[in-house]
Amino acid sequence: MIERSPKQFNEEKNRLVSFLIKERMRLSQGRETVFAVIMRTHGHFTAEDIVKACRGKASKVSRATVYRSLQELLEAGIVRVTAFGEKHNHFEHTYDERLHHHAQCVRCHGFIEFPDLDEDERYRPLLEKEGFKVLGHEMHFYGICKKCRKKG
Amino acid sequence: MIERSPKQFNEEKNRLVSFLIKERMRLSQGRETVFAVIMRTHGHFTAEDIVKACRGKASKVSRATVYRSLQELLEAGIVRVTAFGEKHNHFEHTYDERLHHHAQCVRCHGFIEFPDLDEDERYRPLLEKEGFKVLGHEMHFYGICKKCRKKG
DNA sequence: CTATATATGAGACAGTGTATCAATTAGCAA
DNA sequence: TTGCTAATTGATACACTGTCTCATATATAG
Repeated sequence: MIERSPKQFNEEKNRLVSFLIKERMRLSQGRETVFAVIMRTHGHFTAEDIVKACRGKASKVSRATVYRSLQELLEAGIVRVTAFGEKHNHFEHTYDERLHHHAQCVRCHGFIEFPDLDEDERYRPLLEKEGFKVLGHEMHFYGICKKCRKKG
Repeated sequence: MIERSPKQFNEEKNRLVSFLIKERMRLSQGRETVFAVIMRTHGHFTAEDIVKACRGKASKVSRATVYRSLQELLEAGIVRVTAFGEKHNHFEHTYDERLHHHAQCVRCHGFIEFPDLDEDERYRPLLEKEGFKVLGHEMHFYGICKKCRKKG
């Protein structure tokens, strides 16, 4: 299993701890385990992926806790939500990858990734004026992917 | 119940029929009923909304058919998918409203709408080069909405 | 060390979307 | 009109995801 560099690990952990302190939450065993598992996960993952990955662990973590922790990691800015639309819940790390977007197929729900063209900043002030705290965004295209088009 | 103008109704119906012919599909009773129900629906709606609305009808339509028809209407370009993330399936009409985007709260999953600032066209060629047929897009922001921020 | 607010796990639960397959129906051709 | 054939349908069972409850366990402040 590929590990993150200790530097990255610590940076993200600090981010989590700051968030927890700010929110008056505790660095509990469950949260810590989920965090560790997340940090060993690459690419896109779902909540269920993490649930499964937590099963083999010495310190097991329940489904409920995984879901709760993921929500927190999302709000802490450590993971972001991507590629909505299917059965929900796709996550990926916010760092170590260039910001990119997803174009999702409405048939197979697969998606392709494409880089950010840096055009979105115009929207933010508009949203923040509404009291909406932006955690992230993505330009989400949907359509039919190459493979599904071939299938007819 | 507010009805669409006959003009809009016919335009959309033609669009559907063209799609069906192209795909060698039939204008069956189920599809026609779902289409009619959709056309009397305004704003955002979910698949289940349509399932319910189809129950009272003279010609009932099963859940399975509603889901199948919605998928087709999506591909025909009559409805678009919006505000992903929760338990999936939010739709709205593609016409009669300005193109807009959604900023969704990661806590309550509510969303606010905001107008399109017309910046997305740069992405399309990129996607179409990949063989991805773009049906639509939305700039999807996620974050914490005003109400949830207040709740702490 | 103790008190107490926070976090946890187990399991029940509801909602959403999918798969199957026998029965029905639309469209077409004679 | 009739009959043929492929497309469509409905009923049902199903899997999956995420939420909720609440008794128990645990982290942290003092």
